[in-house]
Formats: sequence, C-alpha cells, structure tokens
Amino acid sequence: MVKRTSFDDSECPVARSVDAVGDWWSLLIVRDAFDGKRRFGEFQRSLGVAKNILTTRLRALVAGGVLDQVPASDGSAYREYVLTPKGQDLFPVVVALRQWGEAHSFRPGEPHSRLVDRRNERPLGPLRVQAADGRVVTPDDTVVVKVEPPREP
Amino acid sequence: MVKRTSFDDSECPVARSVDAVGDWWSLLIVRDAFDGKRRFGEFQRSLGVAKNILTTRLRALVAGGVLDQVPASDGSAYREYVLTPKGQDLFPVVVALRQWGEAHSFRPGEPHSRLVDRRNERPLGPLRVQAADGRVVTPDDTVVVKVEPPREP
DNA sequence: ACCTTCGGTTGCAACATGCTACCAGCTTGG
DNA sequence: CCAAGCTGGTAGCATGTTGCAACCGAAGGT
Repeated sequence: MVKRTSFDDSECPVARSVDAVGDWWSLLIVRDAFDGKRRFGEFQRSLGVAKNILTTRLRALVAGGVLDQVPASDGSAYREYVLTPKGQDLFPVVVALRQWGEAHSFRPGEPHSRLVDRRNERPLGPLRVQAADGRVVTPDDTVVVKVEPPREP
Repeated sequence: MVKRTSFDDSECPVARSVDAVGDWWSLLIVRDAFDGKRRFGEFQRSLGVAKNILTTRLRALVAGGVLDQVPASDGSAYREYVLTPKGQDLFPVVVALRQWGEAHSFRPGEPHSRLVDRRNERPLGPLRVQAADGRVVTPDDTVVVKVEPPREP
C-alpha cells in the first residue's frame, strides 16, 4: 500500500470521521464499550481479535479522544478503557449501523442481538433524518454545500 | 493476515453491517452516490482512489446489494452505478458520521462541506436516538438483549 | 483516420493483519 | 510467602491487502 491513504485533511466530515475511527475493529470496540465492557480482556474475548491488533486499536482510540484510560473501578491496579464524551457521541452511528444490519442482513427468524429500551425492553424507534423544522428528509431532499473558507487577503 | 476476519456470521447486526459495507472506501463511495455521483470516473476523481481498488469495491458493493449497475442515463454505451433501496437505507449511517465529524473533527472556522435541506439551505437537525414512545434515549437507557433462536425439537 | 476518454486489468513493492509464542507485573490459593 | 495463573501486553513471522504506475481495448469525438 505504500501507506494507507488518510482522510484527516479532507474537507468532508464523513471522511474525517472514517479516518478518526480508524477501522472496523475500532467501531466494534466502541460498540462493546457502549455495551459496558471496559477491560482489555473483555474486549479481547468478545471480539476474538488478536491482542496486538487490539492494543493498536485501543491506543489509536485513546489518542483520538474516543476512549480514555482510567484506573480500574474495582480497586485493582489495572486500568480500564471508558468512552469519552466524544466517544459517546458515536452512539447514533452505532445505532444506525445496527438498524441497517437488522433490516437487511438477517433472514426472517434468524437470531440476533437487539438494542432495546432498558425501561420496558421494547426496541428503539428507527432513526430519522430530519430537517431543522423536524420534517423527515430523504437523500433527494438534501444537498451538500461547501462552507466558504475564510477569505485570505 | 492470513485473511481478514469476517463478521458475516456474527449475531450482532453492527458487525454484519460493518462486514457488508466492507471498508471505509466503500462508505465514501456510498457517500458520493448520495451526492449524485454515478460513473466510475466520477468516483475515481472524487476519491482519488486507485482504479483497481475502486473496481474491487464497486463490485463488492454490487454483490452486496448496495449498488446496482444500470445502463447509462445519458444514452452512451457505458454503465452507471446507482444505490439500491438497501443502499439508500444507509443514509442515516452517513448522516450520523457526518454530524459526528462536524462536531468533533474540525476546528472552529475550518472550512468543510455541509449537508443541508435543499429547500431552504438550512442544516439538518441532529439525529436523535429515541425509544418507541419517542423519548430521546442515551446509551445508558438501553441494553442489548439476545433474541431467542427459534426452538429446535 | 486519429486522438482522447472511459473503464478497467496486471505486476509489483510496501505495508497491515493475524497467528503463535513469549513476558513482566498483579493477585490469589494454600 | 511462594508458586501458579491471571492480565495486559510485545516480538517475530507468513500472508493478504493496499496502492502506484503502466498498459489496454472499446467508445466517442473531430
């Protein structure tokens, strides 16, 4: 590859997000973090990922401000990984992927995990993309515009 | 790598989505498709990706039912790639990543593209994860549960 | 006819991924 | 308190994937 191409200077926020999260493993780590996992070993067992890969990804997520390393909550000398506020803001991304997967990647009746409301165990409502006035918009209702760069003399 | 690990048999919809989309290039292709791009050359110029990579990704997206190959709309003998309904359902995913990137990956005043309402050029409202009753939920308000596999006699 | 564009394919080099071993601090049972 | 086993990593290697550049046939333009 002569170095995987980076998007961290792209002007498109989607590209930068993609670059910041890193790769798919990272997103699954974030998913597990939302699910309450905090320890290296928990992630490793849950994902089945090689430990060196997990090490790399955790470091990248910490460096990127998505995770934070804190002293363990159980009083042991180990450390734990928790989501920063920035990392918690990835919730809609994970939910969007989850809903898409539920809708398109399982045959009827196939078992799968589901994210539900803790209070009543009912599934969540579908994510809606909506305009400033609350109207639900489709891709055709939107346009990408460039925000003017500040004028240079 | 001895083969990149696949998640297409995972019971977690997030993992399957991740697997179905393939990699980050694919997601940027989808983003461009939402932006109206349809031709091989358009994607190639927009992304700056090597043509062999683009070829691979487009084929994978077509095989995965995200894109469809159709005769060109301008009457030429070439073919174009358009989003299938399944592909269009990725809209919330792309929007979620875009909003996250806008919120966390740009310094104030840094220029970036923005997705706006076509009718009034105003930015979209933020995606909200909500329960079945419309209440906005945070990660802490939710739990992942396993859906029972159908009982086998 | 000639040249350009479009949409790829092929070959190669560099790099990332994954596997398996290994290892240094904790922590725990006896 | 001492050994055994966790926990959280590193190190080394084989293989796969990415990326670059060069090439190529068919369509289109002039």
